[in-house]
Amino acid sequence: MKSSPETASFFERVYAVVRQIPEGRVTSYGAIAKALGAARSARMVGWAMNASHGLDDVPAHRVVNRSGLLTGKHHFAGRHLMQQLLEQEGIRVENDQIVDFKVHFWNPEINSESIP
DNA sequence: TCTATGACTCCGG
DNA sequence: CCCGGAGCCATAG
Repeated sequence: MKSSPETASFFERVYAVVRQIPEGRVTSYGAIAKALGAARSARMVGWAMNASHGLDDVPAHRVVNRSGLLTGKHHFAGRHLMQQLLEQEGIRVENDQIVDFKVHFWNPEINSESIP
């Protein structure tokens, strides 16, 4: 049935936020965790992503660590699949790190798609 | 029920 | 400025 926020698992909450990430934008685990009200559960966000395999609606490649580093790229099928996906959306990645990360950063709390 | 894990983050030296 | 260690919390076994 339709899952209420209370019945929904922490993972589903994470998915809900990640799905809201606009194309060409990225965010960090901590920002998502904070948006969920669990700023200290950043690691859980990553864990949720690990379980998001198979969910095409969850662009896990748009989620990186606070430094803009593609820490989770190693979990993707291809070695550079995550980087390729980001580059396909117009995001430039160098050395597993997003260029102008703060510019492409998307705050789930603000939920704005405007680019500085 | 308890222990271990981890795609993070923060703080101190 | 760079590096290391501890804290944190939800899920799985």
